[in-house]
Amino acid sequence: MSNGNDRWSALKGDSQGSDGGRRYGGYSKQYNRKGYGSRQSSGSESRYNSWDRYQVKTEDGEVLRGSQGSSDRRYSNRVIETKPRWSRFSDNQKDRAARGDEPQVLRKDLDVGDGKGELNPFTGRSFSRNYYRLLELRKKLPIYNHRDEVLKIVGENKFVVLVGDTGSGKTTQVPQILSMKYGKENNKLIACTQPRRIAAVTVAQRVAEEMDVRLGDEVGYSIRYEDETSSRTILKYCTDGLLLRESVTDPLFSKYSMIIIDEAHERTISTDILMGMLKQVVFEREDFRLVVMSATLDAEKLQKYFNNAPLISIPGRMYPVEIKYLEEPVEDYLQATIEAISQIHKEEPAGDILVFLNGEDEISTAVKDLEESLGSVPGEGHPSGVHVLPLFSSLPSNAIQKVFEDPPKNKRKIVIATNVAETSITIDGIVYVVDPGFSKQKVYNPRNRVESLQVAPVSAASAVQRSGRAGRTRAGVTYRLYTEDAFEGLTAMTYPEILRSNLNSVVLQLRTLSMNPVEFDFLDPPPPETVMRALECLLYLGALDQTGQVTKFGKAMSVFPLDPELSRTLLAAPELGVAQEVLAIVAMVSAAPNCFVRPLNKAREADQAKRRFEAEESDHLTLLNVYTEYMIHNNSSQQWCWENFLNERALQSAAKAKEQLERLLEQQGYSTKSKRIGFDYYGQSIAIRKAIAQGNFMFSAVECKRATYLTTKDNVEVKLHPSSGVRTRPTWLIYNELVITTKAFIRTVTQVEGGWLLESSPNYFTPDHFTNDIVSYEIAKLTGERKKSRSAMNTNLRQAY
DNA sequence: AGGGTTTTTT
Repeated sequence: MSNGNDRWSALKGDSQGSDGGRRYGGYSKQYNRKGYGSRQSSGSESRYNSWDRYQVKTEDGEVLRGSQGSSDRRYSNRVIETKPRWSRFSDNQKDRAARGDEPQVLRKDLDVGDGKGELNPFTGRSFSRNYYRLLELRKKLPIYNHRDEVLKIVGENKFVVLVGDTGSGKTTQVPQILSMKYGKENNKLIACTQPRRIAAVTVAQRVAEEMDVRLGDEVGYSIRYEDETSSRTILKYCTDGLLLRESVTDPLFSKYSMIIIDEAHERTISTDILMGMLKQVVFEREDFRLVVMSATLDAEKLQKYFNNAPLISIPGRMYPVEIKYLEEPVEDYLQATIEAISQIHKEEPAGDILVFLNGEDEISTAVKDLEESLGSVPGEGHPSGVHVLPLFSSLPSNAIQKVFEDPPKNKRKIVIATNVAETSITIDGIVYVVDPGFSKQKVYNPRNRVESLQVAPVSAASAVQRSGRAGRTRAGVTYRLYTEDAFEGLTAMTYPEILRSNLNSVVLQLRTLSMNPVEFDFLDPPPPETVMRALECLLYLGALDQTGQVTKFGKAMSVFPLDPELSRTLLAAPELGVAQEVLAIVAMVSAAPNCFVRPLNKAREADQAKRRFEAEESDHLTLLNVYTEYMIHNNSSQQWCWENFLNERALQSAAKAKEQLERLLEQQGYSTKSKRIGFDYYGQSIAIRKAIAQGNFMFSAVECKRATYLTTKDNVEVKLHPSSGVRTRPTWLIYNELVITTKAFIRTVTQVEGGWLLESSPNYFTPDHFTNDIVSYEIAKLTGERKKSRSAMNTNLRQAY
């Protein structure tokens, strides 16, 4: 593809895919070097020696062998079988059959419908033409020839780890195969988790079609706000977060005979917690199995975690993707990106380009640059120039839609995207990927507990995922704008979310289930301070008592899909007579965090539009105003949102969240009606802000200098974020978020009275609790003032009598 | 007086 004269060095033997090239060279080396799940030759041998080995009979052995890297051989063409000591089975006929003690009856289950004229066992009708069409496609998936092995190994073990790369078919086929056999067992169903809502829905749709049943009957899905399942359902796709929530009411997951965790390598908090819980469930329930599916990377780590579970490895199937590295590193990746695109457009054959950049402004600049420089410059196979499109998640839906559409005739489509295009959004037809190797990542500083976003090199896993985007519909090329050495030096995996997040909500949930978060069996244990901080926070919120037991109030808090701070705010609202208002605010804060749109070229208009909603004493009230107005304009919402620079999708989800929260609040026996009688505007504003103070007193700040605040929790000197509409210059504030960009800013703030904070948590607000003199002084002033006023009252009383 | 938000999810 390249002429050899340019600065790309095609790496020999580094093409990938079904043609047998080594998959994304450098991986195994990376592992060993970093020691992440590394396999030291001495140690690993002895570990494997004690295991029985099981050779997979594969019809496509060529592909398997070809896809092996030198040190990866153990993984893909062999299944390691173990019989862990703890594995106990009810000795019924099915299990014996699965173990191979009895004649295999599995094939009959499996091949149901394979011959023409057979009836669909679920509907009793003959299979549709579409069924047979899809069946032909399914037969081409790498997983198809491994059906027996999947059934056999899963039949014999209660933990199984299954790894397979892109295109193996694992997400659609494995749950399907297993549900044919186990789907009706004891009237229980199978759940398969996905990290994203769209994935859960689209995969369920696809599998229902493949099984020739109606979506919501035998195959369904369940995500927040949407439940497409019924009593007939035997296979349910759902988000990992939703299944985790279910544990609150059903800690043993007794509805399910088997749970399949998919995309475990993404390591979302929910997946991590679920894996820990389900590991326990396997020990406690004889009739339960767990299958964990993942990309090949962390297989060994997962196996170890699940008591040396057997591993099934399925090769991926992709079109080959050639990887090109730079011979010399570049200084300016943005510049290099533009140059690379220009070169591809002019010299490489027809095909669309996907480019990964880091944020709205970088993307906008690049889009503009490219439109200007290449807009009508003819390139190979695209005589009319290029058609450049931005892609990031806060883009309005119609702009996102454009990315999937064909470009104008004879133009080359170039999509400039953030990491949405890495996993969430899949664009077919991409032939070239340009990857500068960076992304914006959330970084957590445990010292001052501040999160910030930083541009950092991606992990090798991300780089691989990005290149894979080029080989979906035909052979492609990835241009990595860094050297091969740099690739070798990348961290293998993205740091798991659970290690860089606050765990307040998780710890409350674990305590509600009487589990000890300190002893919880995490795949990667979070720093102990994180857990201690969570316990401490829950104590101050009144969710736990001094002994660490969940209080009645804490139990009520745990019911809401919210951070504990927000749950408490919500629970405080009915008594203050502002349930409706606080429901809306909490919904906005939790489900529509970025509802204000501010395009760079219309920043002024956007700010002006926002000003119309602003309340001078509280950004939270501003959010309430937005919500209220949105609901009034609900039937013309699209245009209204557009005119007011609001993100419609965000507001829609806030509206749904509010509905759900209202229902939950009602179920707890609270009145969700607001008391409007006796309130003037200020009375109402005060009541709402008091509710906010009750939950968020730990996110308080006090003025220490002119226009400068000090956070009470960690003594960080902060400024109000310029996007805040609060103009009253209050002494005390509640903030929703602390961000560090050019300075430390607090965002979404609300003026409160010190006294309200004191009332919210007298234990928290004692002068000696705080190390900073200014904070202590201000608090002493408050407690002093309170004493003074109390004694003043006494004097009044004395005088009265 | 003054400025940047990767991405998910209950």
